[in-house]
Amino acid sequence: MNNYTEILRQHNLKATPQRLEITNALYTSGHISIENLYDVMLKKFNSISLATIYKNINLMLEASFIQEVKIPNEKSVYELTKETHSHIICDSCGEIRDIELNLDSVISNAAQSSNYNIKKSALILSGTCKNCQ
Amino acid sequence: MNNYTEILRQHNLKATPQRLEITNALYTSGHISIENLYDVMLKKFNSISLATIYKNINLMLEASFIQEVKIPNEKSVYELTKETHSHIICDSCGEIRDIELNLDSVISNAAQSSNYNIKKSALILSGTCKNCQ
DNA sequence: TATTAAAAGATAATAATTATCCTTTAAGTT
DNA sequence: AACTTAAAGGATAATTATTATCTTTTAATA
Repeated sequence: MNNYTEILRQHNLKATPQRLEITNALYTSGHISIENLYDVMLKKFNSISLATIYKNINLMLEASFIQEVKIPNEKSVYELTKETHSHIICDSCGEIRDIELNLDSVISNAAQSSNYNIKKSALILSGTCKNCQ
Repeated sequence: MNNYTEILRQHNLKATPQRLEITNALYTSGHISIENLYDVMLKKFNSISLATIYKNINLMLEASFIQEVKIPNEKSVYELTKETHSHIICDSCGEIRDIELNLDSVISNAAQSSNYNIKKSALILSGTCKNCQ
């Protein structure tokens, strides 16, 4: 039994073969767009419907099993929910990497100057990765 | 003469009445979505085409006269290009505010741990504004 | 194994965005 | 100030992205 079966169920999502494969694609790629996910899924399920992709992505988002990452000038990608982290994308090869950064002081500064009660942050950095430099 | 005429021209954009009004809407609102912009524009140009909105937004983006702001779980909004800044959005009333935050140390940490040559950052904070608390 | 609510697949419908084509106009030139 | 022309606007078709509908299949539980 795939170890994501239980986790899907914990999120009130039935562990269908399609969902396990979506999960696998997310896990393997780290970050994947709808169209890339559809391509990957077609290899395993030659008659999967695009509607199934959308429905599952939306249900998984609602269940907070996955997260959407909105990247400037790019299509959205999706990732399995994990510890809070930031993202860094290479403007040359397009690689998207997770990066753990401590934003505490930035957020406390922001809270002070804005009077907002800040709950979430989304930071996306971009530049050139080691390979592309 | 509206003071944005020259600035539009400096970006190789003809200063048409429609563009001046788009600019005015961006300036007045700070941040505006396509559909809200279309509504605002219709009040001044009762037969403006939605295609005109899209074409201009895209040309203005290419010319870096404006920027797109991608907000988690929200539609994109657009703003006039200005000094680098972050954004903070209220999850209750939806207010979007610019906020100047010093990300230097976060970025240098990120550069060090990722080996990326970082050029840009996009930080969006969310929470509850003073009024909504 | 039988039951059932939920999920998948096919596809229609809707929404968002872009392309096309013709008319109008901003901006430079005479 | 009229002339020229590339670019912009408007109308609308086409395309792309996303959601809804309906029927069949299946995961989960009894």
